[in-house]
Amino acid sequence: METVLHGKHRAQAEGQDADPMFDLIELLFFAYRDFVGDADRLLESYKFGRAHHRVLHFVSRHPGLTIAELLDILKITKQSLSRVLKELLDQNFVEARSGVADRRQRHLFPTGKGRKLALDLAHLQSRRFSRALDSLPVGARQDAIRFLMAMIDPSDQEEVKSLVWPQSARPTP
Amino acid sequence: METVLHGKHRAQAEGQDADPMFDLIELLFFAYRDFVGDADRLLESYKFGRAHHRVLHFVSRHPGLTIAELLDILKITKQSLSRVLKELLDQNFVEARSGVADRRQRHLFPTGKGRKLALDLAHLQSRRFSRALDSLPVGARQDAIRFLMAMIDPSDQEEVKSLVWPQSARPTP
DNA sequence: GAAACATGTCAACAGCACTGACTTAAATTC
DNA sequence: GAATTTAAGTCAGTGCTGTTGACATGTTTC
Repeated sequence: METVLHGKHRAQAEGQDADPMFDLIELLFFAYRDFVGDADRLLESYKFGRAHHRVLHFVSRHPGLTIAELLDILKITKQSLSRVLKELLDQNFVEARSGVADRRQRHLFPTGKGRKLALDLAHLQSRRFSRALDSLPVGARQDAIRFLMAMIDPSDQEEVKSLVWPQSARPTP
Repeated sequence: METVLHGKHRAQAEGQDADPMFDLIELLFFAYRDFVGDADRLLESYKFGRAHHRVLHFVSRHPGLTIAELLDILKITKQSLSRVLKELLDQNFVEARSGVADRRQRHLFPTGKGRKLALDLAHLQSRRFSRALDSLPVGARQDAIRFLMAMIDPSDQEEVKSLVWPQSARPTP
């Protein structure tokens, strides 16, 4: 008679029908909801939504970004982008300049106003991370970074790395 | 002349305008996007959306839930719930039974079909967690659980705990 | 000069959230 | 027992964010 693995052990060995990790699934859901909720409240006072936030964030983080590069990061269609981008341009949170080398391209830059709002939003969300990490052991920040990175599609991880830590000093990714 | 803290050190001491944690902010954004993307693809084949997923998930996890309890977990309005719930009821993924003690209440239960879909979705998402955790040191699972819990509004953490680990054996939360 | 490319625009639609107003039936309170 | 509160359902309208598809404009490349 063969020795068989069964139940949880068999499942873990096969990686097939292991017990669902309900705890992680639900915690990520609730954590993300609170995380975006912070920004939502501030955005509301500007009559902006999450889409505006994302555009403003990545334009602030990567000034001079082209439309195509932004679309690639956000993974949305140009029609989706155009609505929110137009509002950000009209209300002077972002400005666009034609490319020098290629005049078809439009390079996006945050204005002073835009940079400030982007920073305010980032501070809000950073405060949540700070509070969380302060309640955890030393090293939790690195652990969190590694965990979140590992949750991203492996085929995208390199791209995300170069986006999150452009060029220089990557703090032990 | 006084000794002053400045730059990063001053910021961290005050917890005020510390450098924004762009890395964590962006990693959480990308990680969550991939995380929900897994389920989205499967849901699409049923013509369901994320709202259906959430309802089906919590009904499966807490069979017998009332409408009011579900609304409280999801933090949406009854009008929002009604549309997706109706579809889940019509297509026999969920069934509702009037309360015995209080006949105004409707208790929600997953059908066999509903339980299976909920489980398939949970497995998909668990596989992502598995893959991530396998690439990390032993203990990463507990670290992740603690990190995600700490990211939730402190005033909600107890409620989330009792939702995620009902009654019995809470694995060192 | 033709083809490919970057961007913009118009139109229609879907999903999922919201507010506000009103209904029904059952339970609770006085 | 009548009045009130409660649980749930419904109707109508709206906002934000995403989608597809088709087409226009100017620019660069071959």
